[in-house]
Amino acid sequence: MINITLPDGTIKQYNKGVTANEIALSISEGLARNVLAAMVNEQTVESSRPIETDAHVRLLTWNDPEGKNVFWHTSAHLMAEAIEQLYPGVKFGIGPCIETGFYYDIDFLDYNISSDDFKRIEDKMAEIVASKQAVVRREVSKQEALDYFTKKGDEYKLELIQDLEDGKITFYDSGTFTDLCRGPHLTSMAPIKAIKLLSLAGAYWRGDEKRKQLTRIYAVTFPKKKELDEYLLLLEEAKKRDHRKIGKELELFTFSQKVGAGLPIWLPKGAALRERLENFLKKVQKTYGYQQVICPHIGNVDLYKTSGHYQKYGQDSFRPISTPQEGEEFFLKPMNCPHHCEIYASKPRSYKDLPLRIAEFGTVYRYEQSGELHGLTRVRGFTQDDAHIFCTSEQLEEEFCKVIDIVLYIFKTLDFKEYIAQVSLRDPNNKEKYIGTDENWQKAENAIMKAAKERNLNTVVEIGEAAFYGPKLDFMVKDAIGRKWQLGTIQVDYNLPERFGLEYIGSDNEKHRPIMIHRAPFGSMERFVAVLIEHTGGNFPLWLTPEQAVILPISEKYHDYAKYVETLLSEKDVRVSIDERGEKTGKKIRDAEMRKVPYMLIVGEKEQNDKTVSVRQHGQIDVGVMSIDDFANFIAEHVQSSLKKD
RNA sequence: GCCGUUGUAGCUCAGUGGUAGAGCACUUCCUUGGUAAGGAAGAGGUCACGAGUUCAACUCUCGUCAACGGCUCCA
Repeated sequence: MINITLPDGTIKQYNKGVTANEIALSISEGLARNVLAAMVNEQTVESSRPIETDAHVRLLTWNDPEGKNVFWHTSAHLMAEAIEQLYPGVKFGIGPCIETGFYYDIDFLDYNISSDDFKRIEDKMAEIVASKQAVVRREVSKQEALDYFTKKGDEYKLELIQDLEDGKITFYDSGTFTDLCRGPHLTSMAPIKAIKLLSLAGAYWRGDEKRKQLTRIYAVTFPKKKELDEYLLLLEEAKKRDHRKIGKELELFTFSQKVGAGLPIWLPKGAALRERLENFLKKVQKTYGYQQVICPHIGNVDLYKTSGHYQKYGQDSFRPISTPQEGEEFFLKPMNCPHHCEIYASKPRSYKDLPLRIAEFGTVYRYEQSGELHGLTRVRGFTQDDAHIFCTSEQLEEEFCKVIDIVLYIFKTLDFKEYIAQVSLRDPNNKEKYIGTDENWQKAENAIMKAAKERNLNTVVEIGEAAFYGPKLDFMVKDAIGRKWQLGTIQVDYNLPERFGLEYIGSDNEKHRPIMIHRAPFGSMERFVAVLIEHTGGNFPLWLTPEQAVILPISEKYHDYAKYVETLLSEKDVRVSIDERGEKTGKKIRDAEMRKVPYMLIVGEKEQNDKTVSVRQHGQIDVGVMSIDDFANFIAEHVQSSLKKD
C-alpha cells in the first residue's frame, strides 16, 4: 500500500500502482469522468500512469490551468493526426498548447494551405474523436526515435531528438499518428467535443529567421460546445472593441499612407481626449513635485554615443539626418532620457536639489519593422508620458514607491481593476547584453524588489527581460473582457548617470553620483489610448469622453431653445452639441447611441416651456427630466467624483 | 525584415478581359416628428501606385506601397 496525499491534506491508502483515474473513481464517479490528468508530486502525468510510491496527488480537470494545458496539448496531436491523414507526407515541427488553445507548426511542402481547408480538418478531427481512439505513452530509446523519424523523413523531429537525452524520450501513439512528445496527454481523444481552427500564420522553425518558415495553425478545443460558443463570442466582443475600428468610427485618430506607416495622426476628438489625459497626469505629477520640461525632437549623434543607445540601437534607428554645411549628424529622438540627463547637467547640483523630478510628454521616433506596426499599440512615432527622477541612494526606495503610487492611482481612476507587476531582471548568464557593473545591477534589482514588496504589489519575476541599462517593473492591466495589456514601466538606472558624469555635492561637500529612475505610467499616450478604447469599448468615462451630451430637438421649432441650452451648458464646461438635422427623434437617438455619447438631451415643447431637458443615458432609456442647471451640476459632480483622490 | 492574405465611393462590402455597383454616410427637397433607422431625388470612384501582356486591364503577370494574421524584434 502507498499513501496518497490529496490537496485538502487528507491521506488515503491505495495499492501500489494505483492510477489517478482510480483515485478519482474512489472519490466520485463524476470526478472520474472529468479527470484529464494528474499532478503527482509537482509533475503532471497521465491519469492512467501508475503511482508507485507515496505521493501528493492533485487531480486535474478542465477547471485547472494544467488540465486545460493537457487538453489542448492532446488536441494539437489530434489536429496533427487529422492533417497527416488529409495531407500525407507533411512534416511536423512543434505543437504546444498556448494560453488559449494550441498551435502546430507544419511544413506543408508544396501544398498551399488556406483557411478554406479548416472545415475539412475540423471534420476529420471530429471523426477521429468519434472513433474514441486511445492515446498511448511509450518510452523509446534515442536510436529507436531517430530511426522512426528518419524513416518517416521528418527532419524537424530528428533535430529535436538530437538535443534530447537517451532514456528520456517518449512517443505518443494515437490512431495512425505517432509523435515525439514529453507529454502528458489525455488517455483518449474522446473528451474533445468542440473544435475550431482559428488562423494560419508563418512561423520560423525554432524562431530563427534564417531557417525555414513553417505554417502555423492556431486552433482551440473545448470539452463542451457551449464553451466554444462562449469563446467565439469573446472573440467577437474583442473584435467590436478593436481600437482601430472604434478609433475610426469615433474619429479619434487616423493613418495616412502619404504621412507614412506607423505615424498616427490625432484627429480633433482624439487630440482633445489625449490632452485631457495629459492634463490629468500633469496635475497628479505636480502634487508629487514633478517639473515639466520640453526638449527638441532631435539630438546630436554624440548624445546617443554617450548614453550607449547608439552602440545598442544605432543600426536599428531611422538613419541620422545631417546639417548641409557642417555634416553634423542628428538622430530623431528615440527616447528622452539623454536630453533629461543634460538638463540635470545644466548646472551644479546639491543634495538639497534632490530628488529632482523632470517630466515631459516627449514625442519619440523609433524604427519598427514594417511587419510590426499595429494600430496605436505599435507605431514609429509616439509620445511617452516620460519622467526621470534623479535621487540619492537613500531616496531611491521611497521615490520608487511614490511612482508606484502614481501608477496605481491612475489605474484606479481609469477603472483598471486588475493588474500584475512584472519585475524584469537581468539574465545573469547573458551579461554581455547589458551595460553597467554587477554591483550597480545588484543594487538596482534589490531596490525594485524591495519597493514592490513595500507596496505589496502582485508581482511576477522575469529573468532576462530587463532593459539593457537596468532592471524594470512593468505593469500589466486586465481589461474589461479579461485581456492583458502592458502599460506603465518604472526602471532603475545606475548607468546613465555614470555615462553622463552626473554629480551632486553631498552634505559632506564631496561629489556623489545620483541614481536615475525612468518612469512612464501610461507607457505612451498612443498605446494607453488604444488600451483605454479596448477596455471601455469606446464608452469613455465622462471626464474623458469627447462629447458628453448631445441636444436633440424634437423639431426645427425648438432649435432656438436647443441653442439656449447649449450656451448655458457650455458656459458650465459641459461638452455638448446639437443635432440640428431634419431627422426624426428616433433617428437622432440611434445615431447618438452609435456615437456612444453618454447623455442625450431631448428638447421639445414641454422642455421649452419648463426650461428643462429630458435626459436619456447611453445604453439605457429615458432617465427623467432635469432643469438645465441640475444637469450641468450633475455632470460636474460626476466628473469630479471620478477624479477624486482618496 | 520574413511568410500568408488583402487593397473597388467617406464607411462596410458585391462585381467582371469590353473603361463600375449596393447599403450606410453626404447634399437638396418633402415631411415638423417625443426615446435605436420617415420618404424622394442627387452628388460622389485614375477600381492603392508603377510597369508589362493584350485590339482592349479594375480584372492577367511582375514590381512598389499600405493594411490585416502571425514569426522575429521592441531603448
